[in-house]
Amino acid sequence: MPVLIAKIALSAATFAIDKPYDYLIPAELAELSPGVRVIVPFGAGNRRTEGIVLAVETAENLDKRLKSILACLDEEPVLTDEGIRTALWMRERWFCTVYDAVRAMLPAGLYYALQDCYRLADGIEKEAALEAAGRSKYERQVVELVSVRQSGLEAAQIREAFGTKDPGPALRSLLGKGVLALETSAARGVGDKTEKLISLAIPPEEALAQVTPKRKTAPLRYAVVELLAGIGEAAVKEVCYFTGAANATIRSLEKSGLVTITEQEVFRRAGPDHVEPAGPVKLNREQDAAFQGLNAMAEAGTAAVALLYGVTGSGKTQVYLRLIEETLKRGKTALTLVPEIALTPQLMAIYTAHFGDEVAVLHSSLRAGERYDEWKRIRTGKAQVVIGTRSAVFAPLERLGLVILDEEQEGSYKSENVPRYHARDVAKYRAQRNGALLVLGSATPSVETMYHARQGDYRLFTLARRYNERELPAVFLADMKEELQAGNTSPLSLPLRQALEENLKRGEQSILFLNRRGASRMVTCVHCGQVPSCPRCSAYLTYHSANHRLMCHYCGHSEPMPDSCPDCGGALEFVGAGTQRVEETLKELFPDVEVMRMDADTVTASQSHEKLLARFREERIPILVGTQMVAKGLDFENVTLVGVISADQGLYLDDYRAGERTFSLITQVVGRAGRGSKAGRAIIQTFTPENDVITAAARQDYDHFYEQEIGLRKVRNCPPFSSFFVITVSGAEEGQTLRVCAMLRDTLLGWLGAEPYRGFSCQVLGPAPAAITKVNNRYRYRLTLMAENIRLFRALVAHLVRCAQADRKNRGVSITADIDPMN
DNA sequence: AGCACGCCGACT
DNA sequence: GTCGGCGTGCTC
Repeated sequence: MPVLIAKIALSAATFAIDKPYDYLIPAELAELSPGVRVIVPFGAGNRRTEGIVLAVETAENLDKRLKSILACLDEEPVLTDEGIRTALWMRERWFCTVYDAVRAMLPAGLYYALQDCYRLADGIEKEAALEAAGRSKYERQVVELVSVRQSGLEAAQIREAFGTKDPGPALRSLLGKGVLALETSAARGVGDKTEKLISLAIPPEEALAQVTPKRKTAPLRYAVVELLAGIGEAAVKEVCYFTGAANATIRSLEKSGLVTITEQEVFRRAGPDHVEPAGPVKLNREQDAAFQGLNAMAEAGTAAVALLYGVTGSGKTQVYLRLIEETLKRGKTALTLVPEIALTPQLMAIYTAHFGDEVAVLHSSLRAGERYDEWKRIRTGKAQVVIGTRSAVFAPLERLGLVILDEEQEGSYKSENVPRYHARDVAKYRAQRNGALLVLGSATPSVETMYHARQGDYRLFTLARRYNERELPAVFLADMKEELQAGNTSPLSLPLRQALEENLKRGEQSILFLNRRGASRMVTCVHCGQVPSCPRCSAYLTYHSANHRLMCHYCGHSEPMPDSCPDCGGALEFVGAGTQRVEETLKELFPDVEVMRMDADTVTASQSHEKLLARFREERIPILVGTQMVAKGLDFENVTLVGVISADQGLYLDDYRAGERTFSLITQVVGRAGRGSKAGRAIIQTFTPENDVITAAARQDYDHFYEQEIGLRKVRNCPPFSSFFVITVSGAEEGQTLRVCAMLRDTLLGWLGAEPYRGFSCQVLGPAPAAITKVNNRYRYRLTLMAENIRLFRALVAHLVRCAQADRKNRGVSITADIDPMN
C-alpha cells in the first residue's frame, strides 16, 4: 500500500547533521504541500521541532521506522518552489542549514513560538500518577506541579519551579509511563518589537530606604532605584545604559518587589509621508541611451547582469523608474534593493509617488505586523514593485523581471549573521532562475563588479554627466602632518577652521563628516599610557558622554568613567577624533554657534535622523557634525562647505577593501557637496595627502582608482581573483581553540594533497587570532583560505566544518565558515 | 546540539 | 533503589 512521505528541513538540525529528513504524512494531512511548515518529533527524545516541507513523495513499501508529522502550521505554503530551491542553494553556498535560510526568507510576523504544555494523561488521577512516579522525588514534584490545573502546565513554568535542576528526565520518564500527556501549541505573532519598561513598584522613599543600607555592597541596586525615583518610568535598556546594571540586577529588584516591569510595543515607524503622484519620467540623452540598452536586455527574457555606472548626481533613479515601468507593462514584477532605508528615504518617496499602491516596502524598522502585511501583499500579487533592504531580496515576487541593486558596493548587503549571505549573489541567483535582468547601480562600483563589467560578464552602461551639469566643489587637501608639526593637535586643521569661519560670516551652513571607524573615542592615561579595556573582550573601552561611562562595543560591558587612571592615578585624556570630540572642539572655537551632532548616540527613536536633518535645514543650524548619515544633508541648498575630518581613518587597515571603502566615501561626499547655486568647497583632512586613493577620490577619478586597485588585487590574489573562505573557531579556552584551529588546517592541507583536490590552488593562512581575539570571554581564531569559489571547494570546506563539529574532541568550541566576510 | 543509554560510585 | 557524572552514538 503506497504511503505519502514528506522531505522536511528541520529547525533543530545543526549544520553538521542538516539534510532533508523523511516523515510519514498522516491521513488527515494528505493535502500537505511543499512550502508549508510543520511540527515533527525529532531525536531520541522526540522533542517537538519546527520544519518546512521541501517535497512530497509517494513510496510503495512503508518503512516502519519513519515517524509521523504531528501538525501543520500553515494553510498556504509560505515558500514558493523558487523559495525552496533558493533555501537549498543557500545551504550549499553559505554554509548554513536549510532552515537558517528559510528563517531569513520569512517575515518576523510569520514566526511561531512552539510551546510545550504538560498535563495529566486522560483518565489518570493524581494518586495514580504519584504511584507511577514511585520513589523518584523529581517525578513526584512534576506530578504535584502539573495536577494543580486541569489544563496542565507550560514547560517553561515547570523548568522555573525546578530551578537549576533539569526536569527533562523526569518529564520523559512520566511521559513514557503514560501518566503525562504533552501538547505542543504554536503561538503566532510573537515577532513584534517590544520594549521592557521599568518603574518603582512602591513609593520612591520606601524603595530608597530599602536599598540605602546596602548602598556599599549593592551599588547597582541603589543606582537603579535612585534613577527611577528621579525619573519615574523608563526603558530597562536605558536604565542599564545609564547605571551599568546588568539584567540580573533588574530581575532581582523585580523579585524583591521593588520594581515592576511591563512590556510595550515599540512604535518606530514614521508615518508614511503623503506623496503626490509624480509626472512621467523624463530622461536626458545619456540616461535614455542607458535605459534603451538595459530595457532591451530585460525584454529579451534571458538572465543577464548589467552595471549602471553613473557618477553622483547623474540620475540613476530615473533610469530605474523607466525600467520598472516597462517591466510592469510586460506583466512582470520588479525588485529594488537599497543599502540602508534610513539613508534612502527619498528613493522610497519617489517610488511611492510613481507606483502608488503597487509598491511594497520592506525594511528593518517596520513593525512585525507591518512587515507581515507587506509580505502578504507581495505574496498575493497585490504589490508588483518591491523596495527594501538586504532581506527584501527574498521578497516572494512571482514572474520576477527586474532586480535593481542600488549602491551595489555597499557592505550592508552582506549579512553578518547566519545565514551570512550576500544580497548581490542571491539577487543574481534569482535573476538567473527567473530569466530576469539584474542591474547593479553605483557611482563607485566595487572593484569586483567593475572587473566583471570590463571582462564582459556584465554589460556596462555609463552615466558620466552630472544631472543639470552642476559643478563639482573645489577640493582642498589639508595635510594633517603639517598641522601636527605646527603644533595643532586639535581635530580641525587651520584651513578647515578658516573655511568654517568664512561660512559662519556668510550665513552659510557647513557639514563635518567623520568616518564611522573614527567615531569612537578612547581614554588614555597621560602618565602611564594605560588604555582601559574590557574585562571580557580584548578591546578598548569607549567613552560615552551621554552617561559618562566607558563602554565595550563588542559585549556591552560598561563601567563608570574613573576620575583618574586606576593603575597609577595619573590624569586621563581622550584620544581619537570622535564626533563628540569634534563637537567639543567646535564649541570651544565658536562658543556662540549652534552645533548639531548626528551619530548613533544622538539618533534615537524619537530623534530620527530625518527629523534631525529637517531641523538642520529649516533652522539653518550653522554646523553639523556626524558619521555617514550626514551625507544626505549635503544636498541642501545652503550647505557650501563639507569637511572630511579624518580621510585616512580605515584606509591603512589590514583589509583589502579599505581602499575601496575610503574612495567610495570621499567620492560621494565630495560629489554630493555644493548642489545648490552657490559654489561649494570640500576640505579633506589627511595625514597622507599624497596617497593615491585620496587624490583620486578628490579628483573624482574612478578609472584611475580602479586601475591601481585591480593591479593590487591581482598581485595579492584578492577578490575578484579569488575568494576568502574564513573558518572561525571560538571557545572559552584559548589553548583548545587554537589547537582545534591548527587541527583544521592540518586536515585541510592533507585533503588538498589528495584527489580530487590535488593541484587546486588554495592558499591557507593561519591559525591567526581574530582582530578582536576575545569577545565575551570567548577566544576566536581563524583560518583564511584564498581559493576560487567553486562548488567543489565549497563542498570541501563544508565537509571540513561538519567533520570538526561532529568530533567529540571539539566539544565546547564552535566552528563556523564564511565567504568574503566584511571584516 | 540534544538526548538516551550504559556504566560506575555514592548515598541511604 | 535512586541520583549524579561521564563517555558514546544517533538524529527520518
